[in-house]
Amino acid sequence: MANFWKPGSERPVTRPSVAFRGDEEIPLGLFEDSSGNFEKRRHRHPIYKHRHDLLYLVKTHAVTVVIGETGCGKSTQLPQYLNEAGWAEGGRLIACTQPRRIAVQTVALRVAEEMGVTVGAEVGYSIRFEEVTTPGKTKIKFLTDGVLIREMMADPLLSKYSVVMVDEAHERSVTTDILLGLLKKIQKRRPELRVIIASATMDAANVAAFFDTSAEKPKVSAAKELLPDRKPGMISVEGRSHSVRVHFSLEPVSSYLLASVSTTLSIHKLQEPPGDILIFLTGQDDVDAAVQLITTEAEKLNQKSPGLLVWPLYAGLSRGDQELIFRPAPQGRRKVIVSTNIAETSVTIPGITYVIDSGFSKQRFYNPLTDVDALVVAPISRASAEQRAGRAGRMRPGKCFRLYTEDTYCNDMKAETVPEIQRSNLVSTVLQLKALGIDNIMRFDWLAPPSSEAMIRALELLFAIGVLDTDAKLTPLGHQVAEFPVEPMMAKMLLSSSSNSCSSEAVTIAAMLSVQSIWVSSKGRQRELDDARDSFAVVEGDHVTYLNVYESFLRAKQSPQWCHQHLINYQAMKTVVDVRKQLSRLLQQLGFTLKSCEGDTKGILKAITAGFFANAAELEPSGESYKLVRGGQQMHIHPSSVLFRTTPKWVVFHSVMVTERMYMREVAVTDPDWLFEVAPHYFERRKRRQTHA
DNA sequence: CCTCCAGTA
Repeated sequence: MANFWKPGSERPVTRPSVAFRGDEEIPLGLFEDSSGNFEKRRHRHPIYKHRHDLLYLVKTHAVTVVIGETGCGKSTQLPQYLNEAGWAEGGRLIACTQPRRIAVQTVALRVAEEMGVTVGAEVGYSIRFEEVTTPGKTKIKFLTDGVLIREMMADPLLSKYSVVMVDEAHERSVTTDILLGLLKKIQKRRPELRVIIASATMDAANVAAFFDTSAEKPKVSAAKELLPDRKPGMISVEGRSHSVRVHFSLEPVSSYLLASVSTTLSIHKLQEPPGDILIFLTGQDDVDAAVQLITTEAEKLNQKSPGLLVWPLYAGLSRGDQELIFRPAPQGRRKVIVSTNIAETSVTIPGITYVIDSGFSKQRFYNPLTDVDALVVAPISRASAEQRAGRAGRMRPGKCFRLYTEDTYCNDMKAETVPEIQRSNLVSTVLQLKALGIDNIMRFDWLAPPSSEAMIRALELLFAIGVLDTDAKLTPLGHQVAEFPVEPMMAKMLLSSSSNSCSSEAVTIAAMLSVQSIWVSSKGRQRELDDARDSFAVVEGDHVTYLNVYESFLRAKQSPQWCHQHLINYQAMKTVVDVRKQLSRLLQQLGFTLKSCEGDTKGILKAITAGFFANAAELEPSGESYKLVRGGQQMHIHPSSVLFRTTPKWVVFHSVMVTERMYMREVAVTDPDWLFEVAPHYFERRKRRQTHA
């Protein structure tokens, strides 16, 4: 164990090495103390130094790329400087986007506090279900990038805004990529609009190249000296993070799970200086197993030492369990957090000094040939590895132990993670762009173009469900479908439900399926959970079972105790109530009245079929598996489905999951007659193709 | 016959 780490391979995490204006070194020692002023100084100082450069770049360039590590103040200080410099005068707003709701709220609160105003006045924010702004008064508006894209449907040129700052652009979420493409398009019509792209890594150079339109002829004529420079300005700002020494494994490890356990114990046994440990593994199973192993091994090894305090962290945990990790460890004890990728960006834990990085995460890959999403354990990129390492240096200098060799790091790992848009099903994305008036999807200026196969699959499906016509233009139904913040097939189900007089039930089902899971985390109590689910189960399948759960929840007066009793996640149910309200309102705005079928489940199944007919599967003669109508793949009903043991002849499903087999999750009973009825064209065509084959 | 990285309108 003592020689586990290759001593020669220790090296500090690299920082961006591009030269920028006014760049100066800040001695790390300046941030070592933790006196009362610590917070204020470390947030204000780094970006303040660049204030004049930043404002100059924004004034003279259409696009400014700001590279800065976490905590440099780019998200909180820069909007204030823009405001002070007059960018919000004349009734125009400064928009600042974040990829996550929690980040929007946090940053808005901080900025409002620093400016000494209440949130919702000069500084406001807008996220789903929460609009906290005052029209006419709000000058700086924080919002998720998804909300800004929604706003563009009503105001395609974002004419309210003088500046749009897109934060965390390096994460390259689908919405960030779409937003950046759209902003580039808007700037052709509105050269005065300023775009600021804030990113933590050097991939920002690619983004800058994407926005460099200096070689193109401007679309809008204006005196040359009035137009901003169309070559993006770039600036780098220091963060407040400390140096992290990185240690690579000397040999490849055979099991990252066991290696992470032994590394944790070594840190503990070798009496490394105090500081908590964060371990990155891939999934809930790994995390729970590691927590178990570390706890028992630590007890065995050292009865008299105060020992380790081990907590799991993953999205499926209840809010209460997630909060445990933020509690400081008692004096003399070391906290160990075993986490999935959630701790890489979404959750920041104070006090971490050691990071153990397995080098893997679960990543989603969409295969356009089979039209199936798979979740696979895959090596992370070097950018992810640096991000994970950086988590050790937020409070003081730290160490990162990588469970892979330096050779693997340098030669086998990709520099950047493949952008999500190139790993995704594009059905929703294509519809969104169509709704924004972008007719030629293939020629859209993508930051990273998805494969043409993936785009064709999306167009095919949108055509099949009647959202696009033969010219790939939005149909009237398509315009309605685009109004809903749910997947197109789900929106189609909602819109079909009124003709079956079950729109009230349909919005409930859509809301229930839009949350991650309504069940509490069930590790070690699988039987209990199965029983809880079975008590709501009906022969029609999972959708109607969910309906049953929701109606029971209402009958129980939305009681948290009732949820606890039935192993239902109360927070998830609160979200369901909100989503349901929003979807109902949208349906009513389109002129539909919310009607209930009063227990006639046939109407509900027909509405589900009308939305999801492209996900129809037929039981094979063996009676053991299903055959997907579209594509012909062999499928199985997932064991979590209430239909797992009943095997109806025909089913439609909401999603597929691939492990060793292809599993259909959220399955509903259907009927071949209904399939022909809701999509005669689609099934006629399939039938002909099968006879010819 | 047994599964769920992370977000979001």
